[in-house]
Amino acid sequence: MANQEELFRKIISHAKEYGFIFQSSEIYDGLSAVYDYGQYGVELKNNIREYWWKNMVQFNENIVGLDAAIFMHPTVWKASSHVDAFSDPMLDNKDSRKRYRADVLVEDYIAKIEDKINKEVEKARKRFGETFDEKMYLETNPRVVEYKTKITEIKARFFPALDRNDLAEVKKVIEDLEIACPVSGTRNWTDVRQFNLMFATQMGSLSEDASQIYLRPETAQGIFVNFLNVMKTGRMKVPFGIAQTGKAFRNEIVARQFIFRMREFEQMEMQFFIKPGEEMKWYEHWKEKRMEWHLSLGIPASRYRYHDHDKLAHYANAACDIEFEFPFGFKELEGIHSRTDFDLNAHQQYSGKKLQYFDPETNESYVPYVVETSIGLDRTFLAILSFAYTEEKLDDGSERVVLKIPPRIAPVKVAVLPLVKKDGLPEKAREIFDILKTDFYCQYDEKDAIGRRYRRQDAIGTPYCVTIDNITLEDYTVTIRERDSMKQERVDIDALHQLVSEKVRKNLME
RNA sequence: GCGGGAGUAGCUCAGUGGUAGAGCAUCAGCUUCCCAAGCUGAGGGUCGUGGGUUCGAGCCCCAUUUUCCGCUCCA
Repeated sequence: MANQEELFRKIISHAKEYGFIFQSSEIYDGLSAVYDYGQYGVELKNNIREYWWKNMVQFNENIVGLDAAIFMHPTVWKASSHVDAFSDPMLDNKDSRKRYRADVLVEDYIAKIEDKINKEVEKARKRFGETFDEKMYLETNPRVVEYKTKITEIKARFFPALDRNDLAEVKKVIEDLEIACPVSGTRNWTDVRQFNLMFATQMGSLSEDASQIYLRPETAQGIFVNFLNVMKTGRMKVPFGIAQTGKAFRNEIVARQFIFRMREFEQMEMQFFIKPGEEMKWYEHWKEKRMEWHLSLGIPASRYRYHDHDKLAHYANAACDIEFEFPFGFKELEGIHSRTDFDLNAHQQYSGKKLQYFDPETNESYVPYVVETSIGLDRTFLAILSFAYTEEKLDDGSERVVLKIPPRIAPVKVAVLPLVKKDGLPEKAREIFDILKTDFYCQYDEKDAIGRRYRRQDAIGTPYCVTIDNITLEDYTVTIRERDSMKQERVDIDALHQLVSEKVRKNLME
């Protein structure tokens, strides 16, 4: 385990040192759990996204793409139940580590005062016997009046504060009332926080008439709200899918493990709309298909596993994860969920629009069921990076660090290297570079010894190095070096483009 | 969120109160016809940030921030 932690640290260092991932706003001390992709990171990320997209959209006639906006009507999140699920103001007692809802604490406190009033009434009833006038007593007894006034004051102060989301005032009320934790008995409270994972912002530039909207916490809802549009304009017939990639935002309470859990992250999702009753068939289908996609990247199957959910979310009737063995253990990479008709039904209710499919065979309309595949792009990036990072001891005793990224998704495809920086080799190399660069992301490098340049390319995972030497000038051939084996072969320059194309464009699913 | 550790060059780190360093990396040359650590030279740091103690702080104290580990939470 210590070795694995060590390895993970090395991967993080490597990712920074070679321009894959930087911490956000680093020169300002960074921003917690937010990361930027550097010059090679963005290439790898784009390539993974494109590889997913082609396999989902281009290779499946009944799946189409979508790019819904991050901003959506606030009611979308009411319908999806994201707003209400977890949005109470909460605070923790630092000593007992118990978490309470602020309104519950205050209401309990008010209940205690009411209790005291009742006790006074009971005492008085015993004392005055038959002649006791409860109504009169409640209005005139100084102690009772004091209690009642206090309750009124608390209510007048606390509930408006709750309504206008003034969390500082909410906390101040609790402090002023000297409310203690029932468990620890102390008044050592954290600040009151709104425990909602959604990032809120406002639309409209003047704050007075701006309305609160959210940055989407998942991309799926953008698909559901466009279900009707896509189905009608695309003449889609069930079963069909809508795929989308894009950013999503969650206020994670604990965000850790590098880019594994970030506050801003990217999802690649596909919602597959099906006839009710067929959900298990399609659930199994996508469960299998998605695993095939992962394995096509060439990472050993032993590093993946399914994890079936026992406890299901409110919207699902079957769910599993595809987990990957990261250096910090098996963790979720992708989720496959049978979401029933929960989302479309909810949107149908809230919007008042009929979100149904007319089946011409049965002459009936129904709300389709949905099977979702939802994969984290950043997590896939991390999975590939942690698989690819390799430290090797070579036969001559030296060491090298190489990223064994599948050529199809490697950031730089080809490095073009003149063996030495003279004798016309740089000029020749430039010619070859120009031939390749229109179709492949290439690098030209003439600095330092050839071996050092190979190692530099190994470190960023470039699968092929083309080297120009004296023989090139004579017979128009170059050597091409393969990253993992370090083997070289001599090929005609004329054949180079075709050769590279075969190697880096190969569809891995075949 | 709680507790503990850490933050010095792009990376890994040394520096126990008295003039900020090393290796690797980077850049400019030289050398080199195939796998880094040959040669010469150069650039790069308000020591995470802000306060304090002191004649003097990278070092001591406080706060803050980032990060790591453990616990907790995760609709």
